[in-house]
Amino acid sequence: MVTQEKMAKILGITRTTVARALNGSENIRPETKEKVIALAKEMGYIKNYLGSSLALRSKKVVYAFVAKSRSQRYTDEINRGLKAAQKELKEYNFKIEIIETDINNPWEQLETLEKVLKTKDLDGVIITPLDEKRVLEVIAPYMDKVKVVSIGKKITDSIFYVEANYYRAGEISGGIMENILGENEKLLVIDGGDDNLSSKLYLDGFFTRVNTKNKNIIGPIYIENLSDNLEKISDYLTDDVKGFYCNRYPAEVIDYIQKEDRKLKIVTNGFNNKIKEFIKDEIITATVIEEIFEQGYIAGKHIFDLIYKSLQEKPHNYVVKIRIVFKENIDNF
Amino acid sequence: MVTQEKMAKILGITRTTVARALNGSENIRPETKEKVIALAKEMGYIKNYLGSSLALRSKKVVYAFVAKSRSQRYTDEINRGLKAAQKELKEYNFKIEIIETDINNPWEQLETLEKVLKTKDLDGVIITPLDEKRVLEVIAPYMDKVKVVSIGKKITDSIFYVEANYYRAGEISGGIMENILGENEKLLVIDGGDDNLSSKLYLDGFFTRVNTKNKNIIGPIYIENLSDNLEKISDYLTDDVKGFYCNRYPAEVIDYIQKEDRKLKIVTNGFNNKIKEFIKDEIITATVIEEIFEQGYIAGKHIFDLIYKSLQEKPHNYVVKIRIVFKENIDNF
DNA sequence: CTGAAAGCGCTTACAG
DNA sequence: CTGAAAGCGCTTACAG
Repeated sequence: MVTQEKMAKILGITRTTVARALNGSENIRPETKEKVIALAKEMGYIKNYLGSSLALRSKKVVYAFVAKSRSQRYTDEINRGLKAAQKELKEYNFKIEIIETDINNPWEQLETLEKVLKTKDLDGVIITPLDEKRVLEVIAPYMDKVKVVSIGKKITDSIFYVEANYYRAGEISGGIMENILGENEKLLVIDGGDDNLSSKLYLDGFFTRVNTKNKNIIGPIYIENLSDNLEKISDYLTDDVKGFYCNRYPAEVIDYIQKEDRKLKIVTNGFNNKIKEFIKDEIITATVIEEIFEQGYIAGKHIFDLIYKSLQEKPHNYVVKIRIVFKENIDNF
Repeated sequence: MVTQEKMAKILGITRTTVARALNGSENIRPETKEKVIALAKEMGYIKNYLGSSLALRSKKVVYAFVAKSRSQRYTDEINRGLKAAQKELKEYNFKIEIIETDINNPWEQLETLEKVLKTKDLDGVIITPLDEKRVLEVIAPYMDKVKVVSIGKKITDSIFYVEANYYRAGEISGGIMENILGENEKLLVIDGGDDNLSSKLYLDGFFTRVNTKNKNIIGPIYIENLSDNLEKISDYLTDDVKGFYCNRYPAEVIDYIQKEDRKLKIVTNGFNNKIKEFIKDEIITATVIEEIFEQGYIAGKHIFDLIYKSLQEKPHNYVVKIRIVFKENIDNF
């Protein structure tokens, strides 16, 4: 096992100096630092983070900037994942502070981010970037000190990000719809627009999938401000429509069409308590969702690795799992 | 934070003695030991396993007894999970040795287990018990030294086990079948018998689910030695049958009925490469499976906790997740 | 049966 | 800019 001690002996310096080189301390001659880092690479040194954390005098702190979405569940699940990671790693003096900002207000996020970077002593940032380019601008000057992980969107190639494949989730719900819909049964597809996160991709995936075979599709019908214009759906809900899909506000929309007392085959993307009830009541057949909890959890675990194990591997992304929910397995959600 | 040092001061003894009490050493007066343990409980002492592992001179070793099933995938996935846990924890001087024995030979497992317990220096046992009662008999004398976790079956209330809900998996596939089958379409259910693990529960769950509504079910038809008597299925495969389910040997069975060139709606439980191909080719609509990988992984992580964090919490069980696989998400498996 | 001491790999305040 | 030293919480060989 390569230790700092061993490398120190080889280089004829003290453990202290080796540690300083590895930890990005200021108080070290550049040449010395380079020598140490070169040797560490050559010998494949990996920092023993048990030793590190035990010796640590102060906590390592990560600030997580979570976009507060209209869907309370999204925020809750991300936070739950972050907290699970923190709990698992609390013995290492590792702390995640969660800061929520409005998903519809990229400026609020940028301002908060900048303020935190300026005023706080922090080791990492986890962020659901609302405006990737500006986030990068704000964060760039700090990136030698502060590790970064993004959730949902890529900031740049060199930053690890946790990805959710919304398009794929749409395809899967499309596949299920195709299977439960009888031949030649008519399918109505409503487009509630883009929420800058998932809804557009849901629709694209869904429609691409069902459109390959089914020649009986009405739509996608775009309805502006859908949640305020639910009654417009009725125009398209002719008697021969048997299947129904809507990429946005599914709970509200289905609540509305329920009033028409129609037996429709419905598949959705996304999840909340209302959808859960609809599935239990067999009004929705199935929904397809991303493991949101996992996004927070993976982000937390990964930034820990970045902070505690210097000489990081090359960054990559992690795609969270997709889950299919029918009535029979709904109790797990 | 409660440390051994603090407790030692309170009791007027040394850290060394406290450590001995906590680690189940022999060389300690019973009264001293009790005193220490009582205080530890009272103060809510939790061992800092970073310190422990760093100080550890020798590896902690766990032997995992994996039942080698006819389905290579089952064994592979359990092993992959165990190895993932080990890799994640290798910095702690933690090692899992995997021993495979034949699922059809409970005696081989018992003999191997006994031999390992007698001759090896080990800290834990993970086991898929084939004969729970005898496993308990063999292992009981060692249980103060050796931590135990079981996979798949419960050994006794006081031993943590990783559970797979096969019945539920059957219910889910039943639910899917019901949704994809048109009204009054006939469903044929074949019972391939019990494999002492999952197949009976799959069938029970599936049948209970479909039987609530569908009045057009043939079966379950029990066929002895199904894999050698595939042709018997043909007798029941009348022209009006539109749906098909079989709890055991699904790949072989579907391979066989494929020859009849019939378009059937098929849902399965379980997974292997053949089933994967069938789903890709739209011969099987969906399959429902347990996270087998997760079983090994959770077992490995949990026994680590038992070994490294003495004063364990009360044992309980963990139910692994169930996954639904359609064509659109098959690439994740 | 108990204690004093060394050591695991690391960080960091202190001194120079 | 560098080093000697203390210390994180624990285990364990050694001595008594």
